[in-house]
Amino acid sequence: MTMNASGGRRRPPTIHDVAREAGVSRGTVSRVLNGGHYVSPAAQEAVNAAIRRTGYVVNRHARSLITGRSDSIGFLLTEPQERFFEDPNFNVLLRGCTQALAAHDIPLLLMLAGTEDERRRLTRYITAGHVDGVLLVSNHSGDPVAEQLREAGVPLVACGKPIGLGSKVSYVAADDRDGARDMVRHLLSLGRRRVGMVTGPLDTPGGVERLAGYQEVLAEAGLEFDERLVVSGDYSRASGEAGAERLLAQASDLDAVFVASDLMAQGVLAVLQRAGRRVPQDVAVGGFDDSPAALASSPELTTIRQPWDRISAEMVRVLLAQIGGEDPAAVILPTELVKREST
Amino acid sequence: MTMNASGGRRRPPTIHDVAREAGVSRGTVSRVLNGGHYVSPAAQEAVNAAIRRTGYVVNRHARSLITGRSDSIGFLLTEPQERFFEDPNFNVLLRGCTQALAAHDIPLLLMLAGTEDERRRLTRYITAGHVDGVLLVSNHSGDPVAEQLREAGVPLVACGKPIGLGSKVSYVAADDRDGARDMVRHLLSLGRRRVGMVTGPLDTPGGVERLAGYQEVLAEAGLEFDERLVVSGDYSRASGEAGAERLLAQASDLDAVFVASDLMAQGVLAVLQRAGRRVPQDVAVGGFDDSPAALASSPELTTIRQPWDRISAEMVRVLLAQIGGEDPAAVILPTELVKREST
DNA sequence: TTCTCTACTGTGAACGCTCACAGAAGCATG
DNA sequence: CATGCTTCTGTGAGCGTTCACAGTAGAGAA
Repeated sequence: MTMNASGGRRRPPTIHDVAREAGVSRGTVSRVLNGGHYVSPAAQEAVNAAIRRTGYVVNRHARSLITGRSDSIGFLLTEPQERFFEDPNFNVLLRGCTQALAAHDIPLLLMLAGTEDERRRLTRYITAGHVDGVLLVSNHSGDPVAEQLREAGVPLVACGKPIGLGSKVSYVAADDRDGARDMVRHLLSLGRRRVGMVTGPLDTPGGVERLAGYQEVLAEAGLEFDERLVVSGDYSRASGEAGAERLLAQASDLDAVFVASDLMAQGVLAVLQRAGRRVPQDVAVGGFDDSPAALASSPELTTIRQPWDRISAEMVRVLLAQIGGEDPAAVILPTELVKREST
Repeated sequence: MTMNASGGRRRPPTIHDVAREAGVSRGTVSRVLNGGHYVSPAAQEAVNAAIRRTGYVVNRHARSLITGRSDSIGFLLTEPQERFFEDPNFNVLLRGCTQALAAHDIPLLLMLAGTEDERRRLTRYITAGHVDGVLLVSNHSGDPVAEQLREAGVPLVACGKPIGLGSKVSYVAADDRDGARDMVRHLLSLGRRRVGMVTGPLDTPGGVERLAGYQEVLAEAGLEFDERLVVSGDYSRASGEAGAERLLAQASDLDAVFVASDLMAQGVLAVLQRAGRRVPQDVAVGGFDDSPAALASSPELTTIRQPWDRISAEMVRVLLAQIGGEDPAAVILPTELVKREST
């Protein structure tokens, strides 16, 4: 039983204590702390030793007060939270961002803006300068929070291309169009010629891009665009089922379907099998996301994997660069075709 | 195009600006900000109006510098992260804590201590006083981080009963023992008399408590404890399969199994079905956790639901109370039996 | 010698807030 | 009329840093 085990928190050592211990001035200690320029090797060493001996840790509040930086970053989710927290990709993203920031000794503040109240509160918090920048997860077209932050000049990096925010906002996204191209090329390479598509919502960039990739490859291959082969969904399983039913009605001769999400693809599989079509023999099915749904389906889904681990790392890199004064940037990362049983 | 859309962040108004605007002194503004005691209604109103007009938001760094509080809380995960981020219960917990803290205007810092380096870094960060308290997710017996934090007198609330940390650490946990009792009573109420169990790891409180509940109910019912009916696992699906095989070999006459996790229960179901036992007709199976695995199994698992939403709320409540000077507390919350197809 | 330049070090001020204290005003009590 | 009490208000100090500036010491050039 030591004395301080009884709950009392001792006042931690300050830069003053370190200076005294090392026999130098506050200024010198501060310089060592901030990169060690214009400090003699001897002083450098003395200060480092004193820091080790005293267990000194910089008081970030005092530092922030004068620098105006907070040395912390907000991770802001403005979408309904349930959907995202259940999404394993979101979890990879959150974890990746936290770790990438940790490497720079920057804490991540988790900000959930579900209700209007919380949105207001967090907007004020952020624009008051309590974080240096924001990692934004939002698919709202014209998200008011994002818009306000942009206006206030808060460094911002979105996950996925934001709609209607002009070019002032950085973003990191997977190459939806190229992923779609890969998948459709794959389906064509299997000899399929009547390739249908269930798109995502066409007011999201992902939805638009995936459709564009599909159309491009068909055009490349000299196949005429048949609008009966294309129906739209909203990424949900139910909309996949509805889409598949419409496709079967409009174009019953189809021999492949590219579905813009794995969840919808599950619905498509169910409808096709109910209709007596064998997958992949009669109809090949390709999904998008490489979500757990892809592995849980039977047959297991061929799908497009988005590089979520790299996305988080890039988001952090771009945000820190922007805080450092660089211009907003857009980063598009390549996707990967994962072949499984459904094609 | 407004001027400040071009990226320049204006210096935010300070307490000084508010005081001037309201025609009072800094002290009065500060008093209004901190509860409004000893402030005349007139001054109160003038200050609030000035705050609204100027868009003032308190500078937390300046406040923290003098109060010694940081008004922020760390959410610390010292376990391997993959396992937890994939666990939907963990997500509910993280979300719940964030929201409960948001209601008090307290930001949550996400801290992932996967490697030894990160553990050291975060320990220093926390003990330096950069957070007022820590919400801890850790099942390590004798977690060194938790031990150090406790020694340093950092307010700490663990999720689940921590092992080997003495009574100085608060915790919030589901009533594992009572949950187990409910499940075993339920199995007995179905007329089953040869009830087996696959336990969790017996170096965790959860593992021990669930086994204890099982034994208690059997004793109550006047059934003799048969050690051949009990095997241990580690919560993984694979260990559930292994456990079921051992059970079938040791006690092939069993007519029910209580499995200490849903994931293990999935393994048990698979083995039972492979061995030609019908569930629930021949053998009833009960799980624990109410994870998605419970719904994904066929038949769907009867299981014990832990109140994760309440756990997060209680963790925050207890932590804030402790920061406010109250003694460490242990909170045990009731579980719920969810009946499905497997019993 | 004197001046300039570079490498380094110490010092006071300031960041924006809270806290302790002093004091004023109003009212009741001796 | 003094005294005490309560309610309210303003002021100065200080929290632990960084930053700008002034200053020192030594080397090299004029």
